[in-house]
Order: sequence, then structure tokens, then C-alpha cells
Amino acid sequence: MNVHSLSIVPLLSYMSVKREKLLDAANILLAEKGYHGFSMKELAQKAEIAVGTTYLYFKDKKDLIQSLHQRNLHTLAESMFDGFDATSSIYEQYSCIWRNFWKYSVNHPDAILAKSQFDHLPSIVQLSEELLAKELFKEVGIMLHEGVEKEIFKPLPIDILATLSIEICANLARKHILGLITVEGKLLDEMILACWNSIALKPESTK
Amino acid sequence: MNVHSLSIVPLLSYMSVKREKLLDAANILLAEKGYHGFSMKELAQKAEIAVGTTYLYFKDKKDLIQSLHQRNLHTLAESMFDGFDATSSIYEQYSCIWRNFWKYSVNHPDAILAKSQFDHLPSIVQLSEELLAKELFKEVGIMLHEGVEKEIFKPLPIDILATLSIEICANLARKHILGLITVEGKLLDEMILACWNSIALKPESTK
Amino acid sequence: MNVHSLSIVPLLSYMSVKREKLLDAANILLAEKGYHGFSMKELAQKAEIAVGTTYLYFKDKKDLIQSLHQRNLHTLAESMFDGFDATSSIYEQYSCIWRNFWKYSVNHPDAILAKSQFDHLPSIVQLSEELLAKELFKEVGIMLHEGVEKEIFKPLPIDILATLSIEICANLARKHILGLITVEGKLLDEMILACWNSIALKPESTK
Amino acid sequence: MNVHSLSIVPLLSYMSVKREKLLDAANILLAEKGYHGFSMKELAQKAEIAVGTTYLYFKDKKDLIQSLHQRNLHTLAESMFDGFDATSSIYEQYSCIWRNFWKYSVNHPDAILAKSQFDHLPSIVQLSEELLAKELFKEVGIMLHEGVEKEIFKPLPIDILATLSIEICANLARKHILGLITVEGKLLDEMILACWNSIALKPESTK
DNA sequence: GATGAATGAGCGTTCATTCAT
DNA sequence: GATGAATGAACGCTCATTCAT
Repeated sequence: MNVHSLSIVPLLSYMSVKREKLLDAANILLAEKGYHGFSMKELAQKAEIAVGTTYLYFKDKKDLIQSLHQRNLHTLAESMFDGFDATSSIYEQYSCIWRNFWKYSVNHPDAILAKSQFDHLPSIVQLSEELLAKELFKEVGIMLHEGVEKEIFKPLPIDILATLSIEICANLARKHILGLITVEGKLLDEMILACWNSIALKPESTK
Repeated sequence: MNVHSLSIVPLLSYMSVKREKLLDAANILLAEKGYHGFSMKELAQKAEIAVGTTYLYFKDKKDLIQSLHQRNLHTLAESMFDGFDATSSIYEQYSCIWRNFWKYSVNHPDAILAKSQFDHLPSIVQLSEELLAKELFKEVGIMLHEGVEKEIFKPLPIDILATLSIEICANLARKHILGLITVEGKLLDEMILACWNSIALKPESTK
Repeated sequence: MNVHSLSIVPLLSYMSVKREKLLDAANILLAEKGYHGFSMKELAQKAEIAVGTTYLYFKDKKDLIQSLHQRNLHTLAESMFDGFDATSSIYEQYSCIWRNFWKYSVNHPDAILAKSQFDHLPSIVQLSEELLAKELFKEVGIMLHEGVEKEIFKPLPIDILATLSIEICANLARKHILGLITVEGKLLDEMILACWNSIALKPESTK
Repeated sequence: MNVHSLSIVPLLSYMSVKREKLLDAANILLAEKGYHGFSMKELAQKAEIAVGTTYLYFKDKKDLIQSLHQRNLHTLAESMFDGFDATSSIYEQYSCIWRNFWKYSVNHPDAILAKSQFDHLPSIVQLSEELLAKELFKEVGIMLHEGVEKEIFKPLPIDILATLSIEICANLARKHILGLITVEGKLLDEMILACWNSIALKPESTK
């Protein structure tokens, strides 16, 4: 992600206020009712836009949802590496990412709930998205790989390490958002340690 | 109708062949497309019956999906405690449940994929189902509770322990089924240990 | 209507208990919900009979309703001429018929309400029924005709005389049954006089 | 949009062409087949629009039929008091209303046939409609009441007087429309007199 | 660019009718 | 004769999408 790609003109042409309003509304509705559970009319009303206008910004409903997924992944990627220092210790890197993910989840509950819609309806979102995700989060992979090299993490496939340690965070966050469990304060540290321990070669006993 | 058949007939009368075929078809479609994503016509075709016949066995689509959820939960509960020995060591109990869950997941991929649909559309499945689930899996809770008492597991809320250790199994299984990761043979033992370590007070280093 | 046609065998073969129960149930449902407003399943349940059995007695729904109409017309015809004396005065004949019609209406509210369904949905009941009706009630026509001959009634077409004097009775009865108006005791005599006056050449002033 | 058109536009916006076409089509179908006897598809085809369009103008079938009933009642009310002079003699008032009703019936055969559908399916049309009707036709009530006060009509409940004298007109009209009777020219005067005589305290003998 | 009336395929569900038992 | 499970066409209604304004 370099400075050039952030040049203002392409961004403006791509992102309009209406487009954003539509994506925001879609996020909420997707989280609430699932892909087939809301209508384009509902969406337009929530976004305070005429139905027809929707089709100026998105080819169809599927395109809208895919765009939403992309935007959410980008936002998440940005948040996840906030304050990330690739030169700090693996534990610090790990902890930073975990906390950032958690913070993002709590701040974007709809996005997290919508995410589970994407994950569980592969027919909707193309496989290409999966590749995009790999690209966006490749630093997580790098970190895990480094951990394995340094014999901090178990020598397991990176995908499995990611599932065990990061995905579980999404799982906890979703339950937390829905009020099924409550994770706050000190408990959060415990969660991070728990996830760390599940992949650490030499897990730390709780003091 | 002789005495011997009587022990079976009542069960069969409740679980008619058509009813079962409908539930099986629904499992597949739910996994593939989500609740709103498949039509009753599609369902009937997959079950090889007429649309109208569906409504002889289920009041409506919602009722069908709730019944499916119940059936799946019962089947899962039965599988999960196969060979379970409440007097064995906590690790053996934990490992038994984990393995059974995994085996069930691999044998019932549709049920596992459909499960995430239930989890993510709570509005469809009544709260009573949630309670049913607690009832069916209360032995898991007992085991975790015992582990906490014996200072084997961290003193965390049971719900969180369950999420960290058991639910992650469902997560891994889903990815495994979808072919996103591959977990086989020795790797399975690693997974069990990973989950155990995430909640163990004194996690074991890999030998 | 002679003694021979009343011979028992044809009646028995034509009228079975189940057939009658079906017609009774149909009468009620037709009155309540109209022709398309009730299902054959509803009908069968009300008649405490299996759905399929209905089709042993009637070719289809239309046939059932036509049969019902016929039965109702026959019952009405029987009632209307109860105590009828073709040799008595025209007013006595008129009054007798009017009262009998009223009595029938009050005793068979469903039949009267169902009748309006027949009258107002000519597409359902064939024109042949109309002819049947003429046959059944021809004595009314004879009476009216006689009244015209004797210069008691106005020299109007018989159909119009019938509409003015008898049909209005059905109209009042329907409203009475529905509770929209209340006609009792002395008021009934007033009604008869009113109808009489509408067709009488020399109407009587109220005393 | 100039000042002149403004006096008309508000009405037009409420009564769009499509809406009117739908109501007209509904009138015909209701008269022909009854409420449950025609489908929304049939209706749309008759109105030469798409099915979905129907639902832009009416919430559902029930709403459509209620709206139709209201429109018909308003049209009838307007027609009935055409040339009505509350200061003229009771007979002239009575005659005016009767003739207007007849004229309306002959000009709007579908509305008259549909009317009986409303009357016979009270469960569909709310009670409030009944009150509306009373409001619209209260002048009829006033006229009848005045007639009773002046000892021209019999001292009977207004509802009964209305049924005897006005409703019979609808009855005759329906039969006339269906071709079951023929009422024309001089015969019409006879009918009016007949109805008048049925409620008059001193009925007039035919000259 | 922005609108929302209009579309008709498709939805979940019910229905009159059949037929193997 | 009597049954009721099974059928699939047809129901009332909603939907994503289009297009004249």
C-alpha cells in the first residue's frame, strides 16, 4: 500500500456519498437478515436513495454485496495493522493484531455479523475474494511464518495457525456482539493468551 | 404387525421416509444457499416429491428448518458422547468429545455447514432451541466445570471455555470440509492439543 | 308430487347418511364463506368424513353445490306449501305462503344465506336450476295468476309480482338472520300486508 | 402546470388511470365470480397491467375490494340525489330517489351485481363501511323519517322501510340486468308505486 | 445523475382431485 | 364403500431489475 495508490482522484470517482450510504445500509441489513433476507427497496430506503439509483453504482445485488465485502476487508485490514511494528517481538505483533481485530469487531458489529454471512455462503462471494483476503492479510501470514521459523509457534500449516488463533477472535467477537458471552477488561488478555497458547510451541502457564 | 416390529414401528411412524428425505434435502440446500436462498420447489425436487407433499409433514418452511435443527442437534448429541466415560480423566473426556465431534463433522458435512446457518440466523430458530442445545450438551458443560474445579482448566466462564475449545473444532471442520485446510491423521491430535492448551491452566508443550 | 314417486327404495339409494352430512356441512360453509371460500378438506372435516369419501357421493365441488341447491329448493318447496289450501281465499293463500317462507328462513338460516350465494353467482348454478325452481314453486305462480284474474293483484307479469312480494320476504329474512333488522310478532303481519299492498289492485290502508 | 389545471390535478393524482382501470376490472370480476372467484392475475390482465403493478395501488386484494366498495357507494350516492329537492313533496322525493337508483343500476350493472357480493360477504368488508353507507344515504333516512312524521309512511323502523322500498329496487334492477325480468317505460312507474304502497299509510289504488 | 412506476418471474402456500390401500 | 397421502396447478403476493422522465 503505497502513497501513489492513495492519490485522491481515483478515490473520489470510485467513492461517492451515495455509494457509501448504500454500502453502510447493506452492511446493516446483511448482518440482520442475510443476503436473501432484504430487498433492494428496503436497502434504498435505509440509504435514503431511490431504488433505481442503486443500479447506477452497482451492477446488481450480487455486485453490491461483493463490493461491500471488499470494502469491509479493506477497512478491517487497515485497522488490523494499526500500530503494527514488524520489528517488534512476535508476541507483541500477535497481541497487536489480536487487539486490533477485537477493537474493529466491537466498533463495526455489523461488518462482523455480515462477515459471517460471507464466510458461510461461499456461493455468493467468489473465490477471488478469498485470494484478495490473503493479499490483504499476508502480513499475518508473514508473522506466523516467522514465529514458526523461530520455533515460537508449532510447525503447522499457516492456514491452520491462522484459523486457530485469529479466526477464533472473530468467533468470540461475534458472540460478544450478540450478547451471548461478555469479554471485557482483563478477560481480553486471557483470550489473547489462550489463542497464543493454542499455537505456541511452549505455551505459558497462567501466573 | 407382530410384537417384534412394535418396538420399531412407533419410531418409523413418526419418522416417515418422506419426512427424512425432506430433512436431508433441506440440510443440503440450507448448507449451500442459506434459509432464504432455496425455494420449497427446489427442496421438493431434491427430495423427489411434490411441493404440496412437503406441507403434509411440516407446517411451513420455518417449521421445517426448526425440525431440521432439532434433528441435527440430536444426532450430533448422540455422536458426541459415543464411548464417553464420565469417570475417565478430563483429558480423555475432552479428547473423546473432540474426536467424536470431528468424526460427526466429517460424516455429516451438510449438517455442519447448515449449523452455521442456524447460528447466524437466530431470528429464525427460536430461543427454545438454544435451551435445547444446552440440555443436549450439558455433559460438555459438566466436564468443563469439573476441569475448572480440579484446576485443570482456567477459571473462565463455561460459555467461553466451550467457545474456545469446542466451537473451534466446528470452525476447523467447516474449513476442512470446504477444502480450505486439510486436517488428517497426526494433525488431528495436534488440533486437540491446541484447543486443550488454549484453556488449560498448565498447557503441555509439544514433546 | 304423487305417492309413487315417494316410494322408499329410490330415496334410500339416493340419500345416505354421509351424503346428508356433507350437504349439511356444505350449507353452513357456503353461508359462512361463499363457494370459493371453503375447501373440500374443511367440508369433509365438518361432515366428519374422509376427504376422498366426498367424491363417492359427488362428482366434484360444483356438483355438490348444485345438489345442495336442489335439496334446499325441495325442502323450501315442501315447507312453503305446508297447510296450503288452494281453495281458500287469495289473501289466505298469500299469507300462508309468506308465513311459511318466513318460518323456513328462520329455521334454516344457513339455507337462506346460502341461497343468496346461489342467486348472486349465476355462473355456478346452471340455468336449469332456475327452471327447476319454477316447477317447484309453480303453485305460487298459479296463486298470483288467479289473483290477477280476479282483479285482486295488478295485471303485471307474474315474475315481477313474485319478485315484489315473495322475494322481498327472503330479503327481509336474510337481514333478520344477520341481525341487521328485527322482525317479530305483530311486525311480521305488517310485513305481509306491506308486500300484499305492493301488488294489490286495491291496497288496504292500515287500520 | 398552470393555475387552471391545479383544480383538477389533485384529484387526478389520487385517481390515477391505472387505479381506475383496476377498480373497473374488479367490479366486473366481482360481479361475475365473487370475491374468491377471480385471481389477481385475471384482474391484472383485464386491467391490462402487470400483476405487480396492482400492488402499487392497493395493499392487497382485500384493500382493493374495500376501495371498490367505497368508490361504488360514492358514485351511487352522487347519482341517487341527482335533482333531489328536499323541499318537494315526499312522493316526489321518493320517486326521484327511486328513479335515480334505477338509472344508476342500469348504467352500472357491474356495480349492482358486485354490490350483492359486498352484502353477502360482510366478513370481507369492514363494519366501518356499513357506517359510511349510512352517512352517504342519510338523506334517504331523513326523507323516510319525515314521511313517518307526516303520517304518510307507516310507523315502522327506518331500516325496514328502506329495505321494503329502496332495496327492492336493487333486487328488481338485478333481475332486470340479468334479463330475468324486463322493466321498461310505464312499468317503471308501476314499480315505484308498488314500493310506495308497501310502506304508505294510505296506499293509492291504481287508477 | 436521479427517480420511482412498472414489470413478470418466482416465492411460500393451498387447493380440488386422485388412487393405492 | 371408505380412506387420507400424494399431487401439481394455481393462488396472493414480493422481488430484482428496467427505463421513460
